[in-house]
Amino acid sequence: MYLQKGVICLLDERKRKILAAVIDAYIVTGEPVGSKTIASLPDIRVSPATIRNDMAVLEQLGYLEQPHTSAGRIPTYSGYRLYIDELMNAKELSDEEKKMLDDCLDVDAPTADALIESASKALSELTHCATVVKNISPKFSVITKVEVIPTGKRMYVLLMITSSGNIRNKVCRLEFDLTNEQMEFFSRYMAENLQGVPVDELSEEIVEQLVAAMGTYMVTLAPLLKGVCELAEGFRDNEIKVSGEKNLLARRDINSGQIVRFLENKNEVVKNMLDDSFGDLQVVFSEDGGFVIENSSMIVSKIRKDGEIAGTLGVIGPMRLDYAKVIPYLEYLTGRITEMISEEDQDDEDK
Amino acid sequence: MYLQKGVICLLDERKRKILAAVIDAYIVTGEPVGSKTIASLPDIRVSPATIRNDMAVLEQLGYLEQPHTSAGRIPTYSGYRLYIDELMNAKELSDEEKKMLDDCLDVDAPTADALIESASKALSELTHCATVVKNISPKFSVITKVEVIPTGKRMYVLLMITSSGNIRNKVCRLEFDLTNEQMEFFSRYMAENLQGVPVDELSEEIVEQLVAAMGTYMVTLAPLLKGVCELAEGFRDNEIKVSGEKNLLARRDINSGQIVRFLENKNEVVKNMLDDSFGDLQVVFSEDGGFVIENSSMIVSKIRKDGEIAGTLGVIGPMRLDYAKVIPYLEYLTGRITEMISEEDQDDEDK
DNA sequence: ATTAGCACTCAAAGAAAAAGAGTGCTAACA
DNA sequence: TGTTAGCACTCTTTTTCTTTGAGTGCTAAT
Repeated sequence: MYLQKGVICLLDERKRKILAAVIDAYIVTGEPVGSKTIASLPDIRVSPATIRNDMAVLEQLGYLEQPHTSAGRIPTYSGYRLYIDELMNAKELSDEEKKMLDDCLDVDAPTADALIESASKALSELTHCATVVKNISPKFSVITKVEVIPTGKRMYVLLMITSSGNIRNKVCRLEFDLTNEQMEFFSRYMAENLQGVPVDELSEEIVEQLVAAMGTYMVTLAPLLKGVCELAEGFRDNEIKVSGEKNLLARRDINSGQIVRFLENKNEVVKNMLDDSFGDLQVVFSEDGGFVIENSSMIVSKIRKDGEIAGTLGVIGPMRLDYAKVIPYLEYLTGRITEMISEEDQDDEDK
Repeated sequence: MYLQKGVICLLDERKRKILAAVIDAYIVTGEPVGSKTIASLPDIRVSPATIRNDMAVLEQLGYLEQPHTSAGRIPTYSGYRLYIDELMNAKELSDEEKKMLDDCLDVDAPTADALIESASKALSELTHCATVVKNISPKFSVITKVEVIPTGKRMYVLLMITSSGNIRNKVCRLEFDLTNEQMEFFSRYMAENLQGVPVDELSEEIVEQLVAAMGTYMVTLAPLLKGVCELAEGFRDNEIKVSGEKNLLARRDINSGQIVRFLENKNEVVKNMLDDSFGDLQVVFSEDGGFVIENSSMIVSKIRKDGEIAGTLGVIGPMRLDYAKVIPYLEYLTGRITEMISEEDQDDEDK
């Protein structure tokens, strides 16, 4: 488009068409694509020789490459990039598809995180890829409740509930049984000091300060506070979840060792790669540094709540992924989720 | 041993030694073992020719086989069986090893299930295999507490605690907010009707009966009871856990597709295979029916509490597993756990 | 600007040959 | 009688060489 104006137009319409056709074919077959194959396509009306000339140009420009002299062409990373940005025709979703995707979403999910995860599961089945979810709700949610429930000799269950509806519990074994007074004090102390505290701000330091300020109760209750701290940590660690890894394992073009290594430190890897400053849709290739799995790409799309990023849903698949199908799916799902978690608020407000 | 008495002794000491040596070598290398290799072993003082003769006999007896005429021998299933039952010299654990294994156990684990799982994790790292845990605590544990905690508009957290110390929670979204009276009724009703009920007996039928008997509260509280039912289901579904699958994925002699298929219905598969009537240690080979992963074996050892089976810990690995190392590890760990969960009881009693 | 024609390249597939590991058998030996 | 050296034989694995075929780049004609 804009290329035709300012810059000398290196890519005329036909070359763009050919590049798109090559990538389309490569995505389907996984084999290098030759000039004959392209020439046989219905809407290409030039001879193989012409296509060869164009492909040579496309190679010089860095969009295609040859595995070896006598093979067809395969896309380079920049080829894919151009394809995704400008060339592919992302199919508009039909009404049936939209309905099908809607049905995948668990409308009864109690929390936004659970809703997103239902989308993740569905998406991994639909695309035969792995999917990744980044729940950044820890950044949003504050502690709404901390409860202690006695459950046996010197055993207590700690329960933490956050504003986003997430719940975690933990069993603490104490040295002594708590008196009613102690339990009441603890509940009150928690309500006064932790209610409203953002989950990811609950550091060990804060806990230590709280412990220090507890006076006579310090000794008995310190272990409980430690438990509270661990609970909060649990929320934070839970940020990134990958599902459908098995879909990747089944593929021959992806090294299973690398998948294992990726899963082992997915948190770090994914965290490094998800750049909040980017647009709402981001496509990362394995060359882009840090991404352990060779020959793969990751497409992520952001979910917003009140304008702020409330989560990320993504697909991890092979480089030769059916972008024209997956990207609309992903965008539709994140769009719907964004709508739904806003609706919810209205729902609550209009009451 | 006993073979030498009643039955004509088909396997003299030397043949047993040779069989053991072949299997030892095969476990290490994974390659067919030839007569030369065995002859070069320090405590074998006969020539390759003699060994060849013996190996031919061992093959006729079904303990060894040849992949093809000009290859060495590999063990058959019966070969492995004999090896495990009689031939291998299971190394006694040294004090350091015992200490190391002790350190792997999470002594602070709040529940027996958590303790067993800590062993499972450690074991999978030590053996570079997958491990499997069957928590049959659902059969043992009864419901000790069901709590409802309001946590926002029409949102309630259900909390279920069992006698074995396991806890699960679930968020329920109701159509209406509950009155204090309703909440109190529910708590009382739960305490009266569910306390002491074994987790795996809480069927939908029982819940329906309870709902029917609730009278005026029926409509409002039915969803909560449904939630309770799902919580109990959660305990049951949680029976079998596999960890360290990645260790198997890394192996070239095990088909990763089969691993995926196994993981998909591990519950069924493992349940079918663990035969409670067996002795405390059980070694299952992939030929033994039902076990989807070819060329693998599973060693399981039972954990007891007051004589009854309270859990199962097992290792899933390749056929050519270092049984002489893994079996003592497994037996020691399950032994220690059995001790520990009994100790705990004394601990509680002497109070 | 496009295309037919053709020589050229290079991976992949196939065929043939060589190497090597291990066996079974026979005959000699203690 | 049990053990062993020797040797021919088998069958996989590795290597080397050849063939095939897809696909290219270039040239000259349209």
